[in-house]
Amino acid sequence: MDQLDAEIVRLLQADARQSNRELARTLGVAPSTCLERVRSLTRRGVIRGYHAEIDTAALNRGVQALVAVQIRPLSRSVIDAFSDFASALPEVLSTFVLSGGDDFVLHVGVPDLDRLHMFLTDRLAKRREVTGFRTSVIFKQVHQAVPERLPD
Amino acid sequence: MDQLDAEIVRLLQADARQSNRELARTLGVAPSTCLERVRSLTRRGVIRGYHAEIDTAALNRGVQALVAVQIRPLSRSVIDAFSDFASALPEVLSTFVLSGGDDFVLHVGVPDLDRLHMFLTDRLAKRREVTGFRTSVIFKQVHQAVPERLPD
DNA sequence: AATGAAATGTCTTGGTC
DNA sequence: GACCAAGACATTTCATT
Repeated sequence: MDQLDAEIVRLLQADARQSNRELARTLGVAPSTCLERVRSLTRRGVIRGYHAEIDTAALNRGVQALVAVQIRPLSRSVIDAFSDFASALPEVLSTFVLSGGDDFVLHVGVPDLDRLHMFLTDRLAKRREVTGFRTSVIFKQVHQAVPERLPD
Repeated sequence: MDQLDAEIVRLLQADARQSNRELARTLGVAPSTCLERVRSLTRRGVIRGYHAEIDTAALNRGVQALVAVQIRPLSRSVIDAFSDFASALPEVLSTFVLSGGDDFVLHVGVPDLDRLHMFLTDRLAKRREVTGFRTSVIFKQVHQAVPERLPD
């Protein structure tokens, strides 16, 4: 990860569909050099994929929430099973397994508040290991589009 | 948003760098048709951008946490000011403004636990409007790579 | 709206420094 | 590693249906 690699990563985070030529022009290197760098970054697992960012409303997920979930007992097998269960639910965008706390946090996206309520009562509350949850509707989310590499 | 649009969105979520030709072949339409659809989706704001997914360790953010923050007073101006402040911090990947609750949740990524501690004490605790926060280190995060469109 | 075909531009390889 | 050049391939425009 020299500075050229870091720059490539930054530019592809901002716009994953720019051509290899454009990338090379911006960086002041030959296209073939740039291409080989990108391949190497991909081989090494630094670049994990390329994804289109889609408007949440178009995905019918205009209502989003964070749901902090408590489960018991906190054994490895119960934690793993709940993690798998939650991650497979279509409403769940992201599952955070938290150490230190006793909790999961689920980032949920649904069409409307009705569907949020249905999710909580029909999906979550029915699991025997779930002993409680707190739901916070997301009023606004500000996403950092291009997380920079932090200095050591 | 007919079915062809939905399919395009789904495929570009999974792989934003596939060529327009490949997209068209998969969908069974002409490349020019496919291109025009993608442009229309972009014009309408359905496709908001294309981003490379980068390994968190390579960005020096091997340690991540969710920080639930309480602020007072809960006036519009104080909320907006804190939202702007938090979102501009390099350690903050995402800022959730929560209605219903009285809280923000910050998704934070830092190189190590020392830097997490520094962030909490030097950045957050120094703000006068911050009356408290709870930090949960993220043990694991399972991200849904391709959030499907939910039925109405 | 969708298509085919042509011009324009890009990707990618292999040889060279 | 980085670069150049050239053939293979993709993008994009536009006239047509």
